[in-house]
Amino acid sequence: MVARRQEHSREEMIAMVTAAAEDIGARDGLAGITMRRLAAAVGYAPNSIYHSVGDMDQVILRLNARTLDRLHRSLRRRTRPEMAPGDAALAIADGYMAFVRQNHRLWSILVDYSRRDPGPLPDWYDAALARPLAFVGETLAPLFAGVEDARRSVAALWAGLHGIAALALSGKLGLVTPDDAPTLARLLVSRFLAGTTAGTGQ
Amino acid sequence: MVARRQEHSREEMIAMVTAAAEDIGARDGLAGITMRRLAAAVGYAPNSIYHSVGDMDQVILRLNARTLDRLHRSLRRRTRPEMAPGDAALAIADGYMAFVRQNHRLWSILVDYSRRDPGPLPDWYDAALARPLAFVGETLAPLFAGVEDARRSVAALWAGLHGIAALALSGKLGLVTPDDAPTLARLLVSRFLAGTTAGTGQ
DNA sequence: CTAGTTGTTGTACATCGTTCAACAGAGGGA
DNA sequence: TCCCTCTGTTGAACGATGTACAACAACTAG
Repeated sequence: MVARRQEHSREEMIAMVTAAAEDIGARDGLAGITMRRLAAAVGYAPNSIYHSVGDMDQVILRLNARTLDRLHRSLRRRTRPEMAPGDAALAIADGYMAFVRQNHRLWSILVDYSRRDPGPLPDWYDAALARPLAFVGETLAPLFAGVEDARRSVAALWAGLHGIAALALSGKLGLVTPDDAPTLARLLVSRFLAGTTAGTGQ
Repeated sequence: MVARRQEHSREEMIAMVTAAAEDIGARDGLAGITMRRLAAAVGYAPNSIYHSVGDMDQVILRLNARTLDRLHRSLRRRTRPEMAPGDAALAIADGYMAFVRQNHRLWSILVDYSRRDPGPLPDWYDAALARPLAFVGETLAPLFAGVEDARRSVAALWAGLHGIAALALSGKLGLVTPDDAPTLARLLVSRFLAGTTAGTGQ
């Protein structure tokens, strides 16, 4: 039983492999995602994945783009257009931490995986990464004076949330404080924004 | 030529293997550190590393403890006892970013490596991790009202710096802002501390 | 009906962390 | 002195990984 030519299109193959990677990754983490296991999950030989999706870099990038989309939708669901920007910022912090807690294995894969090929990222991945960042930037923009300050501040806060989530997941936060990640995230955001409106911004 | 009994003591072997891991890791990153390469570097067979140091988890933990010690010394060198706590905080932020830039491969190993054995960390590793954290905590303590607030704030800032460094190293920061990591680190720390003294901290 | 293209596969290669069984040599008891 | 045990050391092997190669099956073009 060989060469079931075009039984699934290339797009179907990509979707199947990505879904299988999400299943396996959510259960067993990055180490559980292997070419042979993916191939068995979709009912093909490992080489067929190379033909339709590409190498391991491509598979994980597909999975990570999907995770970024889910994070984006999760953050949007937490905010309302009528919210004050400060409340929206706290809602985003809460949403980020909730997403990381509920999807900690997939989020770890998103953060931990380092590609073998150091070349530039595919366009569709750049787009998937820029989407949640743009959303946060637009939501928090009214809180800052100029465009430059907004960009800088959003980047600092985004990275800060990232760091809190990363240290919390690896358990390294418990050595500094007994507080949990959501508490620290709210503290970081609220203090930072208080420092902004206080006018000592230098 | 076999069984050069006790040519090097166990402590010497650990030091040699850790030094070799540091050399290789600083040049080729985590993927470059393999048991066979370490063994070749110290002039022994791979199995001897298992007997003296332990498995790969132990080797990387030794290396990471060493990196944490170097980070600790680097941060101490940047601060003076007569510094105002706010200036010391900025000096720590600068020192952290400088250390990450100068030792980016070793810092990536410290952050990225996930042990195969999910058991508790060795005591000597916990100690090496607690040392720089305690130093930062003691230095910044005067900036905050109570002990709890200090602990929370130090944890949030430490995690924030971690996040900025992590995103900067993986190149994911350039998609949000053209500013570099040290600028964002100073911004995060100064705004956070401004939010503290402004008294709007709730 | 034939030739070429393409999807699919089994097999193989290099490499990894780790384990096993055997060997070399030092130290202790008779 | 002899022997025995223990320990450091080793080559070889095991299972698993990502990936490449070459061959086979089936569809399409002429």
